[in-house]
Amino acid sequence: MEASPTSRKQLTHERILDTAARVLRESGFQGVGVADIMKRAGLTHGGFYAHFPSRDALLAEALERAGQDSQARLQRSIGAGEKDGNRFRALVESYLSERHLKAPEAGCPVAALASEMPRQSEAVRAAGAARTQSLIASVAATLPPDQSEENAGIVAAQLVGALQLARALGDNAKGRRHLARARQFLLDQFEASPTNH
Amino acid sequence: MEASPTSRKQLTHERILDTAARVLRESGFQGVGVADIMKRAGLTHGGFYAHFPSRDALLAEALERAGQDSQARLQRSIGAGEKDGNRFRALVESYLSERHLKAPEAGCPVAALASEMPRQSEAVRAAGAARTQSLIASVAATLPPDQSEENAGIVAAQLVGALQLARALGDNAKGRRHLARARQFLLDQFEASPTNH
DNA sequence: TGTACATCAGTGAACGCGCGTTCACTGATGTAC
DNA sequence: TGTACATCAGTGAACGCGCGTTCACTGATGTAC
Repeated sequence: MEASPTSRKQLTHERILDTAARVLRESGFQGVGVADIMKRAGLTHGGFYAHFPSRDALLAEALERAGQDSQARLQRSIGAGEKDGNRFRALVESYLSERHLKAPEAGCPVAALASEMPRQSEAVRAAGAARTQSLIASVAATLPPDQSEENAGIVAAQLVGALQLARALGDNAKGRRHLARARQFLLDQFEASPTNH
Repeated sequence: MEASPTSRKQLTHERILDTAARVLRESGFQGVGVADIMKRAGLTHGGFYAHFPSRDALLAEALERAGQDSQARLQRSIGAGEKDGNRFRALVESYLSERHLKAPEAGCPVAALASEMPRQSEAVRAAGAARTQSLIASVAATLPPDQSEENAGIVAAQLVGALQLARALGDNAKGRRHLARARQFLLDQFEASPTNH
């Protein structure tokens, strides 16, 4: 019988996946190398194929994992905004934070990888499309009640576009100013009138 | 004396560059291979280094070329909107067109490559930042007169984000619907009241 | 106008290297009795 | 509780391949006289 529902092999599998999910967002799809990931996970490259049928399968799984990871972080930030009754503000300020700007490896994979997605394999593109829809759904669930859910896609596009342009402008005053303006715009445009209590 | 101000070598150089500028947008940075580009330009790979000091130098030049090319296309669309006095509408409808959705190789390199830019060499990132600023400047020059130029970065982020999400959602009804909503939002939000005459 | 030579754009073989993938093997963990 | 065997996770060498880069060479174009 196996030692536990999470066997040693499963633990290793998770470790590889977490490693790949970080490297993926930091270095992009082609930055994920089988040997490198295994080494970072404390293993040798030969064992890889006992865990994944191919590098491409790893990419698809790692993208999914990165999405779950970043969504959980985002939900924690939104939850923290609960007490002053402004979940939407918390979403915007978290997604367009300087922290997110500077740490793509722990952030949203859509922002980190969107322009590369159309060039990936079918399996990876499917995971990317699913993650993109999840992001839009998260936004929809956080929009102020007076906003149509139709606007969720617009807001998601603004979040992703603003972060990417800030990163493309460089990690400097220009990027940060761009980010601050986008924050301000989204709050002005979509936030319910503040209910300070 | 050389045959003309644009010598044979210069013509070849341009041909390589145009080829690379297309492939770059279609296949991404790592999709640009020296041998492949030279072959597509009707040459053999050995001659490459008589034109560029390195592959990386080609990437930087090709990115710049792609930007010029797509900006010229965009300006033509904006110019075409001149006659009914709505340059901004022409910009939005061109950038968020289904044509642009489906043909990244002839489109805006910021939309095609933004998430990869932070991972490129210094020279390529500089070209990317410059192109991003040019895009924002183009938007600023096209905003309706009642709009603050401060909004140019916001609109640019929306354009880039909306196109990328549409592409990430797949070349299907979802992507097209997303695109149509983003068009509508930008026109509703930023367009001057129409001056139909 | 014609011939001899120099320049120059492009050719194609070769290099070193990194990568995804395969596979025979090892050592540790678990099972049977 | 102890021993013999089976299973299984991980090892590390090897493979084939594609890529960026170098370089000696070729054939065409242009120059000198």
